[in-house]
Amino acid sequence: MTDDLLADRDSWLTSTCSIARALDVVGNRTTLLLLREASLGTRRFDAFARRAGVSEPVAAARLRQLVADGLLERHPYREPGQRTRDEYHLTRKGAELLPVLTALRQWGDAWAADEAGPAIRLEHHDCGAAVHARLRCDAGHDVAADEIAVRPGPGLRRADRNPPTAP
Amino acid sequence: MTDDLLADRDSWLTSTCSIARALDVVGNRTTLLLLREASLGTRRFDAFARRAGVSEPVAAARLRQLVADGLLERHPYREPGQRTRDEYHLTRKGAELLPVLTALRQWGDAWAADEAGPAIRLEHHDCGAAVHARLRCDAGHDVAADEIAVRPGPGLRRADRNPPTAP
DNA sequence: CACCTGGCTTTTGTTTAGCTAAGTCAGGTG
DNA sequence: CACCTGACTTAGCTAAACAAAAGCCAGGTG
Repeated sequence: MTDDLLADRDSWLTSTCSIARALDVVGNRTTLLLLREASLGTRRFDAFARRAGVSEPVAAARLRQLVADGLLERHPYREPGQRTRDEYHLTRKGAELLPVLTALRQWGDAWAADEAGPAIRLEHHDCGAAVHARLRCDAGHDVAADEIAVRPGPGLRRADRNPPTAP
Repeated sequence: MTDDLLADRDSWLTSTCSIARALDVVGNRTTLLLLREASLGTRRFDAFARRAGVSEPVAAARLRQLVADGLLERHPYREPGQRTRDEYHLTRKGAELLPVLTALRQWGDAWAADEAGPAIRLEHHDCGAAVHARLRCDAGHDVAADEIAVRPGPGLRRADRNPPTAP
């Protein structure tokens, strides 16, 4: 019947997809590289540009956009004998992209690594064990790719592509 | 001392970063949207293009690249009374991007959602509980963003930017 | 008060990503 | 055998994403 939204994937609105909306914010390479730097503790403009390997104009534009989008905050600080500067640091909204960055790095380590192995290793501050991005269900089980079922959520709406009367 | 790689982030080679290498493969919007479709079960060319909301030329180019990169495989199939076609399906390499897609969707649900809530919900096939991307250490602890320490890995090499003698 | 440094902005140009519209081609159907 | 359909390709274009090089400005130092 027509309410079978899952079987009728064509009727889904692309605009409803959270992945697409996330990509509107972090959907380009340099943004993710700058967020990587922020997550590793980089704070200052020139360090962002140099470490992420992007040109200064691009770094300036992306950082401005990241602040506008609320992923980074600027706030002034002062080193002794230096003038006041602004540093950029992650907001909660930005920090919550860490699973995305970690999952990307993990995949890169597994499938696009150089011979020498991973360049950096994240470890749990408390116990020293390596940190990974994992899929897990709220009941606490580890979930493999083929153990996942897709269900419609409350935000799912159908595209209204067909007029009420037949042509 | 000069061996303090972690304190001297500038000396890290950007090219060594697995995130950057992962982004070389999946660093654009349409690629991720097509992989989203593949993970939701889309198999055929026109469905990929329509559901991901990308034009046919772009869909063709990206799908070809994804096959070349080993994230998708084409293989022929035949519906009764139809001619033989190729369908695209995820390889292991492609399927292991699921944590990336899930983390992106999760972030979008949390920070860029529309009012109605998430459009789709992943649940664990066995128990019906919602599936999320989580950071966890190998000792089994859930790890928050501020509980992570960064350590150099075996693949970390320094950029040789300074000549052996001072200027 | 001349100079330096960090943090940008401006300019110019190239590359990549994307679209629309139209065309091609193989194979199955009437 | 003419026609249709699915799966693309080709052609032509716009817009966004980058880079390199140079300039600008505020404030602190000598």
